[in-house]
Amino acid sequence: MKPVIIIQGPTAVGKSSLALEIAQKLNLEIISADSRQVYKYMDLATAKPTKEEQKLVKHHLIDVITPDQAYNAGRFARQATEIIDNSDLKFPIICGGTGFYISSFLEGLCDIPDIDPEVRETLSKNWDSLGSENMYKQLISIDPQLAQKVASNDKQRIIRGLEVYHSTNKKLSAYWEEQGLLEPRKVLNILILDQRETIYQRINKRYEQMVRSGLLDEIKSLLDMGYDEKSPGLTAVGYKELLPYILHKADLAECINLAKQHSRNYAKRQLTWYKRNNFNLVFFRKSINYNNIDSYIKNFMDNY
RNA sequence: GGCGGGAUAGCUCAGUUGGUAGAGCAGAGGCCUGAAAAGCCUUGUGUCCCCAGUUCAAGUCUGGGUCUUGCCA
Repeated sequence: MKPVIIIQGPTAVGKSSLALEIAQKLNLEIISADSRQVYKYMDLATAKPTKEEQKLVKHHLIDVITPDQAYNAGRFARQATEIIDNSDLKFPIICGGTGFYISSFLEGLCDIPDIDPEVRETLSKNWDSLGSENMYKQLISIDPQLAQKVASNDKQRIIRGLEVYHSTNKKLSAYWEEQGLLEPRKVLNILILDQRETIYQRINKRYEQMVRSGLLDEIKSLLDMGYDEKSPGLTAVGYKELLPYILHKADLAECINLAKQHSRNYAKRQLTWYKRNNFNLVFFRKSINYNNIDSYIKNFMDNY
């Protein structure tokens, strides 16, 4: 298992530019840990590195699927591991805001086979027709241990428990119990933070900039390609809020405000998530630059 | 100018036959084992526009004002 440098932080805090600078100076490659940058044709509101930036530094796990496809933490963990451990890369930088993906990569997930999306679709329809209570009762009778941990109206987790059982004939909680510990990987896990108010301001400004740069045209061309509001990719914050404007002529300013608001909500959830994780280094955005971080990185690299 | 709707939590609005208020969203905090930019939990005292009246009791009824909005001129 190769050692890995990881850069995390809430959205709009400046992760990507730092990763890019480090990667350029030390000749490293970047693996994006971002649940939305995996989508082709969605560049602006995912804050994807530009084509120019991607020429400067090799980026992985960007543009790997089309917006009608679903991605998940398991695929990320598998693909990231594949790239890191089965290639010539010596020190990759994982950089991204999807903390769950990074945890899944580091700690591993239980070994559950891929589940046919139709199973989930059927369960989702049942949820709508039978109601949450009945679905939760099903989960209690199938997998009581899991049911205890899941809220009685948590559609996603109840359906996940049911789909695992229906597809594999084995309880999700049983998979959890069998899960072994992954060999710990050597990491330099860096967190970048900033004051809440500053993060929020940066989110707002950045989104306005995205709209000015042609976000509406990007979304229109996605629609022209045949993707719609049901496409998994288009459920991304910054995209879904603008669809009503494009499709039904809702008020643009309101849609933009909503997109900003959802981005702020997202940043808050990220910050809460980071509290559960351990980091080797925590920097404030203002104080961070390559010069005061490179000694840590070089030291980390020299030791492996 | 005439006729009618509104005025209640930061915002959008509920409030039954009068008993001093409650949802969603926001905000704040939290959870998280393949949807994670997702999903979920906790957290709601606010001149119920103002003044007067009726009443034991008025957001709720009556009168007068103010503001707002729609239609007609």
